[in-house]
Amino acid sequence: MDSMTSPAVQAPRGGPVTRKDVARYAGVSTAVVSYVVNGGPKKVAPATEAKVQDAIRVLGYRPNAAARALKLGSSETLGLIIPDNTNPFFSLFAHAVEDAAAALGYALVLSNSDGNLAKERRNIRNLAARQVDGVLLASVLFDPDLEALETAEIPAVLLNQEHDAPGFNSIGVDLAAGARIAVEHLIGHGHTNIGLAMGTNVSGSLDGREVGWRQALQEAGLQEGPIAYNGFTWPGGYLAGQRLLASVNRPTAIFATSDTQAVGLLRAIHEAGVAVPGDIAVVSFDGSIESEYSWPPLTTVEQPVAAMAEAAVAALVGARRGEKPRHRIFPTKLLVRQSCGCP
Amino acid sequence: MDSMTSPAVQAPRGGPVTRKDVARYAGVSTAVVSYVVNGGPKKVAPATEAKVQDAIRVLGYRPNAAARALKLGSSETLGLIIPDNTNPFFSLFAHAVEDAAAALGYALVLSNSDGNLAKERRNIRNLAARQVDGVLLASVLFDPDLEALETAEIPAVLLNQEHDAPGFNSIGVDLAAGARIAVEHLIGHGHTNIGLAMGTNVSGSLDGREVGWRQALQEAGLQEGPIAYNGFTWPGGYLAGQRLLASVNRPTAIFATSDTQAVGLLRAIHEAGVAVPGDIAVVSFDGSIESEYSWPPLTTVEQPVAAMAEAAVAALVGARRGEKPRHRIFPTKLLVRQSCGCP
DNA sequence: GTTCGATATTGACTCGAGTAGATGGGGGTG
DNA sequence: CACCCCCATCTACTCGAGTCAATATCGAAC
Repeated sequence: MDSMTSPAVQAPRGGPVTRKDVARYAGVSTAVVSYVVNGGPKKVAPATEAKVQDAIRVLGYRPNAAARALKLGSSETLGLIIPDNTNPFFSLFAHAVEDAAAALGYALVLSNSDGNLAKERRNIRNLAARQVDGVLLASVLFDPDLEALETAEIPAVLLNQEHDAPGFNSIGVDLAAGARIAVEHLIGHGHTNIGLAMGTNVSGSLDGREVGWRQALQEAGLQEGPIAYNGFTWPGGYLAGQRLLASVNRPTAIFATSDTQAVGLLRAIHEAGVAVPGDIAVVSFDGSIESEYSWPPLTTVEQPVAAMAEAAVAALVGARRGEKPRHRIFPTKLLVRQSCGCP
Repeated sequence: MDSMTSPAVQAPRGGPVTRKDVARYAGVSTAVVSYVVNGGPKKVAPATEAKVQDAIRVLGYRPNAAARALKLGSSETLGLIIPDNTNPFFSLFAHAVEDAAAALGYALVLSNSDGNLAKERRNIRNLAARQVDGVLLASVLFDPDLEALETAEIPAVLLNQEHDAPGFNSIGVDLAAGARIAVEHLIGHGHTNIGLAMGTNVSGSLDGREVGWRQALQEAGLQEGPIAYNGFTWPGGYLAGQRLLASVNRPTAIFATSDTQAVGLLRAIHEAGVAVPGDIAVVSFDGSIESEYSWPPLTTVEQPVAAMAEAAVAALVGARRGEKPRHRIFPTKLLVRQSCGCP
């Protein structure tokens, strides 16, 4: 940037600089400007290109994204709908999606549905109207309202869905398998009374994590420990902790279905003066950052968030090129720290 | 939604439905459709309006946002640039901004700069090219690179800036005052050796929180406790904790400049087998959710995030109506929990 | 029965950029 | 010297919606 020339040519006109201004300044037609900007479908002589580039720099021209989107029918934008970007797992996911999208030149519109189905629906419609090229939806329902997406005719990826929805991409982890390795690990520590802090969402359908917990116990020939159903959130885990501590057969180990719950759980356990993992061991699910800095650090089932985000974005971009919807399940991995009783 | 009619009229044509299709179906001109959709500048006869509404519903028409943006010169979109949406304070802020923007009909484009100045700059340019109506920038620098914003001629709000940048809105809290009430509270508990876990960022300039810590000690006639400079992050706080524990004059209280640091700090303290608040009291800064569910729950200086987000969005929307840039400082509030020694 | 007026509707132009098809100019070959 | 071809460039139409100026259309009043 030549700081001597810029003040002189700064704002030679009122409004923003358009292709026309650049063309006039460079003494060429508007088409040539487009060709230069896009490495367009036609070639431009080097000398002309230089003139145009110069004009662009001097005038500070930026192509109007709205006009571009109108003509091309693509806004180079993806939409992400999650229950709450404040939840560490979703914030992790949002960051990964943003990275993946940015790498492909797409911007990311964020919207929270706050566990509210009406708001989720409104967000879908809103994104549809904004001509986003694709939507990533982590629905508040296990069985989301797909009608809005269908009528919008926008490529979509359903996140953390277990059953495939025909016509839609979906991406998730094997929740049952993940829960199983968590519970099996606790069983390996010798626990025989393992409770469950189960998150709930709007729909009542069965979560794979509950299935996995049950399977692991059954295969080991153990009885089911107590269950507390509460939200996937901090207060949900806190309440679950209080309830499980008060249950008649207080468990010696608890599997929590999210890190966030586990952190709330830990607070309840500490408050009661009970030792972790000495008196009660804890294993959780997600592998978000907060699991690493809680006390004690949480043993947790890690989801491959970055890979999932990349796959989701790739699916959306691919959909615009006519690729077929796919259903992908990613594997989880046990991240052993100390809350389970390991040293 | 009449489920009987929708399958029959579904997708009567290939591409998406445009205003023209609606006009044809309703037997009116395209102008009338616009008037109906927008409660337009001209009135429409009730009977006609009904016909149009019907056509809209039947065809599933959604106005094309790109075309609208082109004509109106506004994309009804704001951009948010933060270092890392995974950090609980920023995630809280992002959520609040999203809410405030949505309430005014604006969408939010999220981009992370990951503490990387080059990336921050790239994000600014990117958002500028996308014709966002305004940018909220939480810069990695105390003194951000404003040139990109200036040449983009986009209304902007600088977040957490202390000194005004002429020509820009800015919004922040009184960091020094906040730090002072935190440290004064610790002094009130009888502490005389109060350490500081200070976050650092790219620029080297002095942070108000450090100033406030120093002021409070000075006013009380106390000597400065040890300082650990590390990132505003979890590992930063963890390292700071280890260093402060090992310092020759180990403090009996620590002020951490973010909740995230405090959580890392707590882990280090717990690992060393030191009691909080018994042996070492902790007060932190931000008031994000994680402060409530750590162990023990953190006494923290709360920032009025929702109010700040609303003010920031209002400033951007106002800027499009010709309002002048303002510099606003919000007050903080001490949120007393248990890490400070209160019951 | 004509004219005025109010109201409802329409045609046509605009926003800024992409690009096909038309047009020009320069060099090489016969 | 005439011809052709190729490459560089321009003209002009397009995307979908907002909106003003120019019409219909109808009823009421004289």
